[in-house]
Amino acid sequence: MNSLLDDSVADGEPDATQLILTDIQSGLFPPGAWLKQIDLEARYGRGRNEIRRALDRLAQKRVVEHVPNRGYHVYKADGKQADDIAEIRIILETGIVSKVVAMATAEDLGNLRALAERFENLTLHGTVLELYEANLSFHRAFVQLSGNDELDGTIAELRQRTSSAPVAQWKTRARIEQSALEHHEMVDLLEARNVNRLKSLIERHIRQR
Amino acid sequence: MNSLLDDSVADGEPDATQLILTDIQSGLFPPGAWLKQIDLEARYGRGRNEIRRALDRLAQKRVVEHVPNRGYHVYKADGKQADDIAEIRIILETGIVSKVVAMATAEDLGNLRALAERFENLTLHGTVLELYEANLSFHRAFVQLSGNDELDGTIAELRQRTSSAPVAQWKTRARIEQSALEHHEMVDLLEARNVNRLKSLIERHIRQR
DNA sequence: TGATCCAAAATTGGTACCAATTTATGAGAA
DNA sequence: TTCTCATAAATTGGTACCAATTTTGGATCA
Repeated sequence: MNSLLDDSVADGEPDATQLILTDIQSGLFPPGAWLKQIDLEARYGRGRNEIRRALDRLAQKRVVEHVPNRGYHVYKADGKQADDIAEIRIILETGIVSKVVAMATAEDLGNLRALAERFENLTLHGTVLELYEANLSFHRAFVQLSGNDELDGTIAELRQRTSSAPVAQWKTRARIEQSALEHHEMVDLLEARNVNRLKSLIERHIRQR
Repeated sequence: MNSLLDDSVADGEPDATQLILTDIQSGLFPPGAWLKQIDLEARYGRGRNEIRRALDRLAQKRVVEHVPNRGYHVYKADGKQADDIAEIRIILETGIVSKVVAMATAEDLGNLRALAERFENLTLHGTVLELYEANLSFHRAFVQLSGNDELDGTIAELRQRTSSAPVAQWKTRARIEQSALEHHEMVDLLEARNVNRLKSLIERHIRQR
């Protein structure tokens, strides 16, 4: 299973960037919260330097926002921005559909099916973070079928910018279950090689959230 | 006119990240070159700290690569990576065509035409960097017609990762002139509201370089 | 009572220094 | 001469300290 950030390191000493990001994703640091360097130092047991570098990186990724002499706070994407980012994801993930349809082998379909099932299973008793990871894995696997190794990271970056608090996104069980269904439907349509219906499903799937 | 980086600051004290990036774009630091912190300090008159932060940012953007205890060197995108990134740009810039066609006003067309002409004029006596900027401006203006404010930055980031040395890209005058022609042709097709031909032109235009 | 202003505490952010690692240099042996 | 190894120089990268700015808390005055 892959981590949320593309620049992960050995598991012995995870990057502070990763740790902070995970805590943002999990909802521990809600949108708007100020991230005080001293607190982060204490929480992750890292030096001031590493914390500052991590915050700068997250600011570059627009996950947090930097206000000079005041610090860093979790970014709050407004409606327009969130929509724009979602649209970019739609363009990218629908743009590769024909390629994915052409390249997907039976084995690939099996893997995708397994990932869709994993998400479905977590629907019942999984934590928010587990659901987030499982959903990520499914979409990553899908994207990787395009054969474009750079696309994965690009989409991951986009997703990080919208879903500052994934908690807020799947708030109803109905939506989670709907997502699980759509994952399966995506595999079905991929199996059927139905490019157009797959595209419109993906668009709905991304936009709904 | 906008700068190369999305996080530009007041012109009085441009960010070191910007300065280093420009020097990479201009070809002063060719792909593979090691960027020694001491040299950068002296060249830009900045403290060690700012240089290190700038290098870290460029490493995050994958413009340079970091090798622990050895330093940072200008990233060399291999063929596959460059192709993958180009393909992402194609997906994005063709993906918005129908929207751009729908939204472009007569004034927008005039602006685009002016930018195409500026690039064309620089074909004769412009520097590489001027050409780069003019080309950027044209494509930015085109993308902005989509109404998606986030797309611009996303594409800019992608472009930065391929065109580590734009010098190497427009090496022949023939190619530069070809680009200038294609810019005009893009405006023509946009004026004619010809979505499909515009898409295939954009694909050729991005791929050729 | 409530607003304003001043002083103290807290926080950020930069500078300088030093340790760890790598690279360059040169002496000595085959 | 050429290869190998040891020593010195250079470079990176982290830690600690301190200055600048902001925030907090409380005293003074209307």
